[in-house]
Amino acid sequence: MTSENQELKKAGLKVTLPRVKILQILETAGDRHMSADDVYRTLLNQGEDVGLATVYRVLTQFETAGLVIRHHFEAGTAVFEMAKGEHHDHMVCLDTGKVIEFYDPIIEQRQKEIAEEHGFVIEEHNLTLYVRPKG
Amino acid sequence: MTSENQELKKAGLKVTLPRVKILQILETAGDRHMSADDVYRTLLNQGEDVGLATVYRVLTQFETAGLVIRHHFEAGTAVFEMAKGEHHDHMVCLDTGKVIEFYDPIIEQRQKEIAEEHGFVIEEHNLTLYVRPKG
DNA sequence: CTAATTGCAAAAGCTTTGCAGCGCA
DNA sequence: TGCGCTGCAAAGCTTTTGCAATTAG
Repeated sequence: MTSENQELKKAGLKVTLPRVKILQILETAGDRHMSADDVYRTLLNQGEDVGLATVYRVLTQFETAGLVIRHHFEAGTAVFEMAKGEHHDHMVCLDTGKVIEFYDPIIEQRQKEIAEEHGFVIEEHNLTLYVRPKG
Repeated sequence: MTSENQELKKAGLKVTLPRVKILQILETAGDRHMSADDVYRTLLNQGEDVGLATVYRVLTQFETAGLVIRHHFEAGTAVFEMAKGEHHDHMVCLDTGKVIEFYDPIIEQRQKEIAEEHGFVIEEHNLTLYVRPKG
């Protein structure tokens, strides 16, 4: 039994070809964040006959199950990445489109403090730096 | 000459009724962030006969001119706010939808440092906390 | 066997665009 | 008067949904 199958079962999802393939694609993508359409095209390139609607449905199911995280970096299209254990933020290079992940305890701590100062608790947050190469 | 007219002229835009009205609506909105549709409905309520397409065009022009800022808090719809002088981040209450603005020098500083550690300069950034009332 | 899943096509938002007419400078 | 601006309608994009056929357990 592959690890993909275990992940799907644990999420309460039937082990179907589209789900296994999409999970593999996302795991292979590494730090690259893929849109639903990116995943769809990759499937087509692999010769798999999966509908775009299924890709959307599966990605949403994965998100609900906590397997993947959905981001809205730029308007219009959402991108997905595998949910690794720890939280992290993103730096997106405006020149190359490259995405760098980072985690800063100081920022995390300040966020929590600021929310509490206003009488709130953070449910989640989004920090994205849009950057260009220095010099 | 009203201040709206001056702002528009300075932005190189002709002073037209839709533009003046939309600018007034945004200025009146205060901390409330409005979608294009919110602005459109407000215009209709005021008895103004302005098309939704015009609202979108004008808001985009205002954004280009630096008069307003466009946010994508939740997927789907963009919201707009007047560009006040200083930068600030947002806290969005998941229960009420209320938006609170804040600014934290420590976080700003760390962001800059982190970008530089990776050889980048921040062009802009987006920090949004999604929160719920404490307790 | 039976409920979950899928593909296709159609629908549903939000936003943009083409075009003829209107209006500011 | 001339070019910019507007309204309307249509098109564009991403994402969702209805439905009959298919498939996993």
